[in-house]
Amino acid sequence: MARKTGSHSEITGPRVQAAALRLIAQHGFAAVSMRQIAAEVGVQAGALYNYTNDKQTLLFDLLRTHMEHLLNALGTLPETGTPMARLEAFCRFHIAYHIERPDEVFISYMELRNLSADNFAAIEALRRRYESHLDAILKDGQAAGHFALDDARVTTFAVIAMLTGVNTWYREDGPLSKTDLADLYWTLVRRAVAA
Amino acid sequence: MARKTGSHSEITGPRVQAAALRLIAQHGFAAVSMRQIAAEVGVQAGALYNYTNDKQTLLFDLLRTHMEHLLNALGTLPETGTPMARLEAFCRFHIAYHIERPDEVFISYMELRNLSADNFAAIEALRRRYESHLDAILKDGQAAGHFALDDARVTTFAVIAMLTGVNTWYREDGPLSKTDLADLYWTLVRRAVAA
DNA sequence: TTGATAACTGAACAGGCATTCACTGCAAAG
DNA sequence: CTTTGCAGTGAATGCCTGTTCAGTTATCAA
Repeated sequence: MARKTGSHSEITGPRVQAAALRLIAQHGFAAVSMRQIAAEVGVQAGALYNYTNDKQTLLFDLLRTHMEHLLNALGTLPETGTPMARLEAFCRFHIAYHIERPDEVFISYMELRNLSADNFAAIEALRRRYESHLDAILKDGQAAGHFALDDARVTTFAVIAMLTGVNTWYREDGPLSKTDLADLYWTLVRRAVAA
Repeated sequence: MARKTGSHSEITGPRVQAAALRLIAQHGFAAVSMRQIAAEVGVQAGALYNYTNDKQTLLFDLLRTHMEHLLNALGTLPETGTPMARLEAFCRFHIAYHIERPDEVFISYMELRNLSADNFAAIEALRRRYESHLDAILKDGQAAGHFALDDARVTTFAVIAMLTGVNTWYREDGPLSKTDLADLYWTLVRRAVAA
């Protein structure tokens, strides 16, 4: 039988992911070498191939894992309530989730172009699933007369871009608490869409 | 005296910039080699060094040129009129300018981390000058009672993120004209800030 | 204690990298 | 028609790249 206790692979595997995530977010996928990632983990470059088929797959797994976790977390939001309440919940969720994972969010936007065609399509499909959640809320609210939207699809893009933009400037040690932050953005979204 | 007519440098120089811009936008700064850029122009790699000190400077010049052109164009907007009119002019300008220059906008966000510390600071200063223009409009409108803002600085970030986000999805051959686009976003901004 | 094997090393492979530079060809100035 | 010097070549420099793999180590099951 294989070893169980004392097996390093269950420790090293996540450490490879974490090192790759941090370094790629900081320097970019193409600028980071397998040797750099290995050094961060404390192994030789060859050892990384126990945990990934190749560099491309390592990137893809980071993005896929992030999108899957995001969708899982989204799934825990209540599907009931008024469209206005669901929109507020979505906005607060989006900001809270993204602000805690700046590296994942960053590379999920920045490194799409470094994915192979197949891998890109897979990530894009997950992203569309996420966006369609907001789209559905907006269309429900529109139909119920709570929202006044000229174009729900464009509003979806606009709201997501606005909310995700938080990551480019928010600093934990700045003057605003995370609650302040969510309140400010929610006010902007509410007024932009309210009938 | 040096040659004037027939000199190639006035042709090749801009072609180097254009090739670098296109390739970096498509593949990323670190993923593009000087040989690739040279091949796109139709020269050997060594010839590029007649037009740039090194690869880093080539990137910096692309970003600096973009930001300077952006600020120059911004400077042609009228400074008079109500804050509401000036905000509308800014929003329409921002969308129109950015939608026409997807490559420049893309690398200005994506490749900041590949700049040296000094170069990064220079680009950031230009970006802050641009943002401060919107910030001033919002504060004027707030003071005059036309806008109801909880935090002008955050609203600046939110509006710019929202407007710039257009570039991630808008396609020239899609169902929306550029006028439709500007109208839709302006409605969202107006309602988000209006008193 | 022995045998199995997961985890890892370290060297090797073939190729690409940015940058430099002696040199060439050529167009224009005088 | 000679001189000037710009624009570009192509080879060379030293280094880094992703990936593979035979061999080593350490820990477990039996």
